[in-house]
Amino acid sequence: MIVTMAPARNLEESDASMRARLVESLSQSFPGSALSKALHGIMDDYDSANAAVADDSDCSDMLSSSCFAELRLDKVKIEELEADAAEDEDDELTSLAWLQDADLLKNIHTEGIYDDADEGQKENEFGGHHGHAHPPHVPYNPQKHINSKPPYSFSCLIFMAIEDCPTKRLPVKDIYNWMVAHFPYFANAPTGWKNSVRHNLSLNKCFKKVDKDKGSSIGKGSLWMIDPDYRPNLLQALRKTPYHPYHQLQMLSATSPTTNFTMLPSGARLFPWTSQAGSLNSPSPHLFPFLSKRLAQSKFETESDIDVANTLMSLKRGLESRPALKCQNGWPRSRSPSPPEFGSEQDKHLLREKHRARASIVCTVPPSDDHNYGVTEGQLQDMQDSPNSSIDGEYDFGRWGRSPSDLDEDTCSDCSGFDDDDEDIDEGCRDDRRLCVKLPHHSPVGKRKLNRSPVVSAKKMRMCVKVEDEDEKLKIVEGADALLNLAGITREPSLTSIVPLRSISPISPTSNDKTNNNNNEVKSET
DNA sequence: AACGGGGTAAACAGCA
DNA sequence: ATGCTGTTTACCCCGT
Repeated sequence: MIVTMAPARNLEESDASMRARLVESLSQSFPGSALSKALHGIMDDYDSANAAVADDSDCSDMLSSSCFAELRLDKVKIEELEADAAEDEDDELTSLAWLQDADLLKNIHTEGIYDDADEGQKENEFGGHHGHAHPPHVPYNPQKHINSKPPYSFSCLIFMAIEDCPTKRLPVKDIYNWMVAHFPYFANAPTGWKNSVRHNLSLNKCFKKVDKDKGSSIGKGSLWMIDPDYRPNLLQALRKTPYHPYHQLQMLSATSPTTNFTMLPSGARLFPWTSQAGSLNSPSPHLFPFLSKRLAQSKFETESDIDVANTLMSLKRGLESRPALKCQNGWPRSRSPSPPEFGSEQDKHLLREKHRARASIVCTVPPSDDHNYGVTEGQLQDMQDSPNSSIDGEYDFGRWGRSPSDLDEDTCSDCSGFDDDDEDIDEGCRDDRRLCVKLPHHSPVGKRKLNRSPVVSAKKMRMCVKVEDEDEKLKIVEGADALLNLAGITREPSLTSIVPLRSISPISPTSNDKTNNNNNEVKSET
């Protein structure tokens, strides 16, 4: 039975039991992990007579060892945000209605999480046949449900693989290996999944091929990395996935008595954050061992927060005072010698800010409201001098583990030191970096003939959006507002939008893949 | 019903 | 020659 609308008292009870179930579920999925300990700590805190101000420092400490800290909010900022939002939310704190609205409870059942004892039965019932999708109401354990297709899209899987690599760039083969190591399902899956991975890498703009120098020899193929400007979208997509711990934690925190969310003037809600939730933005160290370690060393991602806030501030100023940008239809993406000029440096900066703001907007809506992690053309950018939105700076460029068990342990002096501009990797080192997982090779057998006209790679071109209509600017300002609120930045009156804001709409993928881009390009060529 | 996202299969070129 | 990688197209399924 799904938790549904109920009187307030019953809601409270359901709320508590649901939290308990989620904690239990997560603990089972990641036994002994810092995440598990922290969750129980939180539950203890919660049960201890609703302390006036929950001191979550212990939880923070434990959870700070998990990744995605960059999405965490500084506790101080959260408190400010709470204060700001308090006026709007009083009546809604005790209600789960917004969760219903956001559809976040759709996978929570009062029947509880089944345990290992009946897991086999359930497995047969729901995922017994290889390749079946994982049943929606069963917590997914990649090591247990080896016959169930992981409930993550290929994009998310690739993202996780690359993010889990210290160098944040992987050859496709290592992506295969990571997937096999972390999701044993793929070890015995039909080999088409590799094709899907490659297909995704090529088609999805979120992934960027690192051109290798002629001098470098990393074997066949190129390294793949996450396009920093699309990273928020991938994070959003990852958070959306039903069984990512972060997803469950969001639900957990959302039902906490300290839950609060910011009401936008439009009535749209920002995703709720609590002081607990702030520290709970933590996915599994199991999936991100390297990130877990690295981020445990940094208390907060304040720099990136401030950076985003600053740029959004300037964005708001700019968009509220400037006429629409005019720009050309497109320019070659990164590593091109120079993009065509479309205006002053200020215009370029503005466009970047606009893009970043829109990329960030997706983080402010409930995951279930956003079904696109692709981006609009408005999220285009020039890659040349775009500030790095990822946490590269946090990283040692050490060696990725040679096996799943030592992914985060040793570093390789041969590999260390190559960065965004240095793609050279010693051949021997490269070979050594690879996991020893051999999979059957899939050979194409079909004889389909394609009558293809020569086309220039879509990845070579990016379309520049025209910021011509007021709606577009409005959306951007809304997004800036939303993120500023989320970051706990108080708006100055002078910056307050004059016009009534409408609800934030998730990014719409007008041109969501490279194929579409390619089509645009072909059209523009003709 | 239309549309878009995601997955899969396949063809093919290029490279090691 | 072979296998791997990368790109592209086509099709299907599913949810909205």
